[in-house]
Amino acid sequence: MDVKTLCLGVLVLGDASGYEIKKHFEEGPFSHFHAAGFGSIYPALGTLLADGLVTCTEMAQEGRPDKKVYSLTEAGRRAFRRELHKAPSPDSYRSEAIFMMFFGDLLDPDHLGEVYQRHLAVHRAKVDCLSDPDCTVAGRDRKFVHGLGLAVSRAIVDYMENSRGVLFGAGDVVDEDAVDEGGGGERGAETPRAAE
Amino acid sequence: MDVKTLCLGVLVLGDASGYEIKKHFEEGPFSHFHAAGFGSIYPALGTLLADGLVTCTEMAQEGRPDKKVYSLTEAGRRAFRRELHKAPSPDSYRSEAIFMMFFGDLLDPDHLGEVYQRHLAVHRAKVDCLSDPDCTVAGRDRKFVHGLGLAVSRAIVDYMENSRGVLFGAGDVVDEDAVDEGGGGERGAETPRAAE
DNA sequence: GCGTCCATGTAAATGGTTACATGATTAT
DNA sequence: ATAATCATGTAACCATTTACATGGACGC
Repeated sequence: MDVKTLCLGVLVLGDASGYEIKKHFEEGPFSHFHAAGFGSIYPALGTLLADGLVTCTEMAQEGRPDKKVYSLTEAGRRAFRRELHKAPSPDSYRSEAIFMMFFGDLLDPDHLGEVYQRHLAVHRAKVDCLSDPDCTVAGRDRKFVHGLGLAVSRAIVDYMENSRGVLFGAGDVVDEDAVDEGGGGERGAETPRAAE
Repeated sequence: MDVKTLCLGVLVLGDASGYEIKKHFEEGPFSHFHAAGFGSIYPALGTLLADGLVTCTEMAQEGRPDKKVYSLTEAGRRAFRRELHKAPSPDSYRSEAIFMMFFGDLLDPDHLGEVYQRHLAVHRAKVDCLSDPDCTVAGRDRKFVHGLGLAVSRAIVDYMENSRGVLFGAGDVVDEDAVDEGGGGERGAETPRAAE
């Protein structure tokens, strides 16, 4: 499944420009299970237009560059449904942050702390974003997916908060770094909630 | 971070052949946050060898093809640590299955059911795999990451089982509020303290 | 006999990211 | 001033996936 199909999916939710489609992948309900950049969206829209799966209306705006708003055609809707009925390819997840934490023993404690904090912050932000009432979606399928994303992000935040000690030797395994950390300062462990 | 670095990471855990490295990504402790195929592993090993970051020993085996076992050199270990100290690029997750479920209203109910079942099965298998005592890893960083993977998979399985009715409005349709509060309300049941 | 596991590798094709190119408006 | 937001698009580059090529051993 390529970016073309993802764009069709966004357009099912309503007409949009390339710029707006990208925002959907960044902030909208798609953000937690797919991504795409301009370099792939614009060419994809061009192909879809050439194939007659979408139409395009140029819109002049005041104080802003012109917009090209794309709409699904009937053929586009059919093509999208056909695509949706293929077998899904397996999920792929890649996280350099987790990879780094896996090799935490080879890391500068400061760097490990930073990677940990940032990863936690990202997922706290995701929880906040998905918990925001503005973010609610219509339709039970959408709600299901929305809830799934929230459940996963919450699980990550909970685990990271509760198991912090496993990564930073607060328990049995005590090394030099853990001593000065464990006693006093928490290296900003309780960072302000999300907001990034 | 490319496959070269991932291979170095596997080799930190012990010498291995290209074939064995791939298995690490499929079944080992890396499986839940990265992947790689032969087509990228073998060329990567070639480059690493040319760069002097690994050495290679050909090993004849009885009743099996010869093996090329790779080992980290000191330079390789240093290069790996250097790589680990870069800023991690953001996580990327892509799931066609979730994308399809998001558009469940456009799907054949049978197909939706299949996608749902398969997705659940995959994550149940992951939970089983990570719960298996054989799968335990040494070192607190490893345990932390292992526990994180388990927590996420468990969260997915739990959510999918409990919110099944949201997706398939079958008979006892779960109240829509249950989705919103599914995370906030009854989270006590799932707080897997996996890493112990 | 057939499929699967072991084992290595290459080449073509796919597809996406990054950098470039442009440019007005608004907020700091 | 400077950065950010809005807005579109191209081209070079990069990485990965897929298909191909080879071949013995082992279980069914």
